[in-house]
Amino acid sequence: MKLKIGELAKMTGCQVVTIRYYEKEGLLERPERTERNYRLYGDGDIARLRFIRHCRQHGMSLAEIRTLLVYSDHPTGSCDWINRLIRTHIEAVEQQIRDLEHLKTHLESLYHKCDGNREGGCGILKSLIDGENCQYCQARQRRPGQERA
Amino acid sequence: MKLKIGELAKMTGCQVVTIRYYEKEGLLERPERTERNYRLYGDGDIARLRFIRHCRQHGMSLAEIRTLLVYSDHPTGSCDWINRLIRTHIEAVEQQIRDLEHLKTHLESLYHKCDGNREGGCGILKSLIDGENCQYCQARQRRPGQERA
DNA sequence: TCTTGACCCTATAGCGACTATAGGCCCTAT
DNA sequence: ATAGGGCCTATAGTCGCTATAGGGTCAAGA
Repeated sequence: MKLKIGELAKMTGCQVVTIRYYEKEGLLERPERTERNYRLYGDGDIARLRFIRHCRQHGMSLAEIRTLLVYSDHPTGSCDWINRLIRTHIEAVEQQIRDLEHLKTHLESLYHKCDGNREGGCGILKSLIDGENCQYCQARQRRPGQERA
Repeated sequence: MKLKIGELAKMTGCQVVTIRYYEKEGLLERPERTERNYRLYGDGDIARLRFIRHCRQHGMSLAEIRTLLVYSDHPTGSCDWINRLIRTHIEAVEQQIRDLEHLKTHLESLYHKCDGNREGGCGILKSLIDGENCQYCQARQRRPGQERA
């Protein structure tokens, strides 16, 4: 049974535009077409898209997934590279959790700085202007990026 | 004492290009210029840039910071909005931590799936193809985005 | 005096992973 | 016959920077 793009989208929880985007990026092969030029997908495509989505859910970049797909399509003797990839991801995730925990304590101390009115100025704004003496902040000033929380 | 852009950058741990970008985005006012057209910054600018950087380190978007700056420039009687903003951020951060913890357990179970060789196929790849029965994954399939780990 | 290098300027394009918009064809139901 | 949904392509926009190109300014050293 062949699926149209909308059906594949529904099955995989992936948006239609995203599927087309993956095709453009070379992650999905160009599928069959109907005589009306509609894309038609088979079982292999479903599995491949699921693979891509699982990888994305595990925080892998499209570039990494591309390489994983090559390994998957042409198996070699060892999977050292794959092991390293997973290990690296685990470490990155751990670092992100630490950063977020720290950010959370900051935000909470900020939250307690407001007494509910602006007499004498809002404590939150004041703290944001003055900043706080914090190793974390100093460190983050030197390596910006990934600051979107 | 007036500062050139590079000096301001050094003081705040912000890159020169980023300062110019904030100006273009209307977060920083257009500063004085020397007769050679170099930007010159005063104390007010330093404080304002520090404010912006602190907010960014707390994960606020430039749009939110823009609004905060308006509040800061034109104080009103209440800071409900600011309180809600911080509260919302704390909740978002908590959600991200939960997501990442879950992701970490997934990655770890994945890591243990590889026995070091490819005889019969790599367990990691197999798991990625098949996915795992997991509420988390199902949920994420329905609300994508924020998947960059 | 010349040149080197660090700093400054503007304008524009690129990053990643989508998302949105415009403009148009196809198909079914009312 | 027309309205609504799904499909197509191509292009631009999102966010918060970052990089590149192409040029002017300025102080120190050979």
